[in-house]
Amino acid sequence: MENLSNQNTILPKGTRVCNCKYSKCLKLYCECFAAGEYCIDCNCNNCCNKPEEEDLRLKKIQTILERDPQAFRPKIPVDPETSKSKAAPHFKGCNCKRTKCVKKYCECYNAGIPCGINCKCSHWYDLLSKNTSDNYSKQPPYIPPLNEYFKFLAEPLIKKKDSEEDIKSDEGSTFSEEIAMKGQECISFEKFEETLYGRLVCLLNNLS
DNA sequence: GAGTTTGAAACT
DNA sequence: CAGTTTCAAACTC
Repeated sequence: MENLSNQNTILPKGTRVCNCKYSKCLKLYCECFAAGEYCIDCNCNNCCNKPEEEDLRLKKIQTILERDPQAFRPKIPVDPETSKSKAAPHFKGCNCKRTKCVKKYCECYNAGIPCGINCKCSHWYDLLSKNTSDNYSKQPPYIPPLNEYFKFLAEPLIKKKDSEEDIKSDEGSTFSEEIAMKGQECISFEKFEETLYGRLVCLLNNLS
């Protein structure tokens, strides 16, 4: 997977090019600053991420480290032998809401690694995230079953899975059973079945 | 190339 | 610590 422009891929020093306009390249929004490098030949405005501004730069670094001592740690574990991102979980994980972790907005996808235990997209994970290690072997293209899409539509009506235990205990159960189990805590299965989404989900579940 | 969308980072 | 704002990159048209 090509990842030539993200901060987690090990790039030779000076080969990053940022385009920061308002951050003076002194916030983690700036790829160069986040990587602990000076801006060199970047397209940034009012850049303070350069040796001439070292005092200010160090102050900012200190402020950021006070807030989060791990702020400058690479987000993806690096293999010391290859100097490339390892296929290990993102340290913080992503928090994608809309892109199903298959666009470069997703830090995991962008780094070429599957979403993992640290990701907060995990409440969608079993239904929505297509950035799974399993799917790496299936791609391209991964086309979700239509039924999965309606599971997504039904999701707001059903209490979300709260823990890994819930997810484990659901393995092997049918989606109708899942709805029934979770419905006890939120809305009854009968009530859910009455909704438009519910009818569609049940219909499709029977067909698939 | 301009405008929009997205999610991390920063802020309140 | 949850909600909101800012920001730069990714994406679309």
